[in-house]
Amino acid sequence: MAESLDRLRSLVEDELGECCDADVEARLDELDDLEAGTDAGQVSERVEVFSALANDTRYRIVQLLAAAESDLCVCELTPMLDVSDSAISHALSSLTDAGLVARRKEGKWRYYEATDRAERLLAAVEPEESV
Amino acid sequence: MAESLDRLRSLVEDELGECCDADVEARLDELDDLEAGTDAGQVSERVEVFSALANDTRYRIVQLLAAAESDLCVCELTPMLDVSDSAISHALSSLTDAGLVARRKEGKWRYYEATDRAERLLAAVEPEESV
DNA sequence: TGAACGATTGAAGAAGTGTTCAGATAAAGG
DNA sequence: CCTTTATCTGAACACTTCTTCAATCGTTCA
Repeated sequence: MAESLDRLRSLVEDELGECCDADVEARLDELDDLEAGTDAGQVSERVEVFSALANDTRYRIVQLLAAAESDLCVCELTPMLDVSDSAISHALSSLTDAGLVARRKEGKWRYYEATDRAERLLAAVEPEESV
Repeated sequence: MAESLDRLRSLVEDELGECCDADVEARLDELDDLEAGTDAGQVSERVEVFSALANDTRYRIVQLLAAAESDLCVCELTPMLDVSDSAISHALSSLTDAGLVARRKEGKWRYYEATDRAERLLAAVEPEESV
C-alpha cells in the first residue's frame, strides 16, 4: 500500500511536471478525498438498481409502467412482452427489490406501478438533446 | 396474436367488472398505445447504458470521475480500485461506448471525465430523501 | 534507436444471469 | 369442496459477463 502510494506520488510528479511540491500534495489530497467519498454499501445498492434496468424485459416493464396512466397487472403486461409469465414475474420481483416498482394486491390480481426513482432514472437516461 | 388479443379482452372485461363496453375499449386502446410507444433500437441503447453502470468497477469509476474536480488518468484511478489496470481499461472502454465517459489524450496519458448523461444518472439514482 | 512506461487488446476460465419448465399458492366462483 | 385463473417460486441449463494474464501499441527520453 505504501509502495503503491509512492508510485502514485511519482506519477503525479511526472504529470504535473515542473511545478512545486505544494501542487503535488494538493493533487494527492484530492485523490485521497475522492477515495474516501465512496462507501461500499452505497455502491452495491446503486449497482443493484442499475442492474435491474440492465435487461430488455425489465427495462421495458418499467417503461410501460411509467407511461401507463394507471397501474397494470401482470396479465396486461404479458401480451406486450414476448416472454413467459414466469419471466415477467421474476422480472417484477427484481424490480420490486430494487425499489423501481411498487405492487398493490387486489383480489385475484396484482397491480404494479413505477416508483419516482424509476421515473427519475428513465428521464435521466434520455440523451442530451431531449433534456 | 388475434387469439391472445381475445384473451386480453376477456381479462380486461373481468378486471373492469360490471362496466360498459366503452370502458373496456378505452382500456384496450390505452394498452395498445403503450405497446406502440416502445422502439426496439431505443430500448437496447438505453439498456446498454444501464448495463454499463451495473457493475461495481464501472460504477465506481463514473462516481470518481464525476466527483473529481479535474479529469483523471488511468494511473490515478488504479490505486482507488482494487482491480488490474487491464480491468480498468476494459471498464473505461465500455463506459466510453455507452457515452458515460469522455477521453482526452495528452502525451503519455489518457484523461477521462464523466459526461452530463452520467452525472444525470448518478443524481437520479439517489434515493428519495436526498433529492 | 531502444528502454521504460502508460494504456489497450484479445483470449480464456470462472462466475453470474435470464429464461423456461414444472409445480405451488392464493383468490373466486360454481 | 373442487376447479379455474392469476401469479409466484425453484431448479436447470444455455448464455453472457468479468477479471486476469500475456502480448501489443504509442509516447517519451536517454
